[in-house]
Amino acid sequence: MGRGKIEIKRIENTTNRQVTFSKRRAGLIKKAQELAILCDAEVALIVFSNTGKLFDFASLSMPHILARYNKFQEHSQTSSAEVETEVQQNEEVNSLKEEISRLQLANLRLMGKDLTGLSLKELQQLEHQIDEGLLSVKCRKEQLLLDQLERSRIEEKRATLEKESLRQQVQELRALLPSSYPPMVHYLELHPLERSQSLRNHDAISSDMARRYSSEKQGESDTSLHLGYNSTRPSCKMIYF
Amino acid sequence: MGRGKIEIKRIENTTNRQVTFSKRRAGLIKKAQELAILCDAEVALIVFSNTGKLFDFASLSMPHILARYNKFQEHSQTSSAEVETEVQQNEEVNSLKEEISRLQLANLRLMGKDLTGLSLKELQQLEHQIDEGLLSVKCRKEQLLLDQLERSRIEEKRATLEKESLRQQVQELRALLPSSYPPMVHYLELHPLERSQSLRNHDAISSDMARRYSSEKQGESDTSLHLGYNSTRPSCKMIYF
DNA sequence: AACTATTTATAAGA
DNA sequence: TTCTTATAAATAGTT
Repeated sequence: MGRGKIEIKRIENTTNRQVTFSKRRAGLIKKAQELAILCDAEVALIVFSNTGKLFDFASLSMPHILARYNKFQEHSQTSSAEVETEVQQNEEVNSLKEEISRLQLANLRLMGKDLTGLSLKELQQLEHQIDEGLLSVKCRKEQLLLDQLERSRIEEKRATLEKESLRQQVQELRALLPSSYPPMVHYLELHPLERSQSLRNHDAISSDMARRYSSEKQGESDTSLHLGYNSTRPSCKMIYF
Repeated sequence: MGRGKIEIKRIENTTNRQVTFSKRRAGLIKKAQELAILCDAEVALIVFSNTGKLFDFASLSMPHILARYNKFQEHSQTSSAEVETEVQQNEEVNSLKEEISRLQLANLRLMGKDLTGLSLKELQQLEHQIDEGLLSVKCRKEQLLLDQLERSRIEEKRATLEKESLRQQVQELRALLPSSYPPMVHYLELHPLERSQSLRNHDAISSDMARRYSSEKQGESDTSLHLGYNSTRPSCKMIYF
């Protein structure tokens, strides 16, 4: 692999030998690394140059690999149980890695990536799956919103009732005082009305939804906002804003 | 260096991984040997396949090289190495399991399940993500369909041309024969026309799509079927049927 | 250190 | 598994 073919024998020219050593050492380490990654192997490489310098590579820690190597060489001591254990552990790790790969691919495809290689039929199934997921998420989101709305209405009602009760108390108390006492002051005259932060947030969400869904499935959905709960998730119907 | 370029990452297909392991292991050992000879170096290579098998190469004796290596490191690492190994393996398995859990949850959520505990904002983000995935899948599906259509049109055109050429040949040959020869028989008289299986399949797909998308985003999409390719995925525009 | 003409390794397919 | 072959990658010799 070069300008010319070379014989595999010691290179006599020192400079040339050192240059070749650098190049090939780098290539060898690269290939060792690739083998470890591609094939999920444990690789250790130790090289001493003829000048005595050390170069090494290990896919995991060098001590770990050397220990494993030594274990292998001690045939007499290696009980079959230990080997079995190790094989089992390896198998577990492998199956976990495969599971991860499967899940990663599934994830990517649910996000619309890495679709090459899927047939039309598979794409249709995937689309259907995603469609259902989308529906479910919209459903859940709406439930949250309805919960919040419900709570805020109950809150509001309670506030109204309390207010009424307080107003009545005030009037009853006033009746006990001389009529020259200054007249009742309304809250709104002291604090001009402004929209609260939380209400403005709610508006922003609504308009976002309007933008996203306004033109979707107009034929089959009810466009009004329903109150109350859709009791079970599976049968939850979507309501568009 | 093969029929195609490959990414350096774990090969998921087990068979493929083992084949590649065999080939590359052989290549690596050959190169280790060449380095040792060409550059007068001391080389040791240890490889464990992920099935637990050991392969090694040493330019001199392995013990000798390992001893020299250990001298360099000034450690007697083999003592604690076994403990270290076990701890590391445990950690690896745990982290793999955690990764699987993460991915499973992400998968479920992309499929609209297990949404409890997500805030409104998180739900909105999830919805957006799913929406994009859906778009991408539709996009890819359409590309497939357009590809198929294109191919079938080319096929049809070629067939027409061939037919024309054959018809002409027949006429030319007939001109060379006596006029008493029976007249030309048309294909259709022998084989009454019926729709082929593939055409019927295509119709089924189209009507399925019509059912799915007929009422969607009517305001913004072009309802006609476009020919030609949308070159890049990111800018790929959806066309609804 | 680059470059590049060649050799070598190897991915995919049979 | 092993063989083949088109292609990618490594590298020998050169600048």
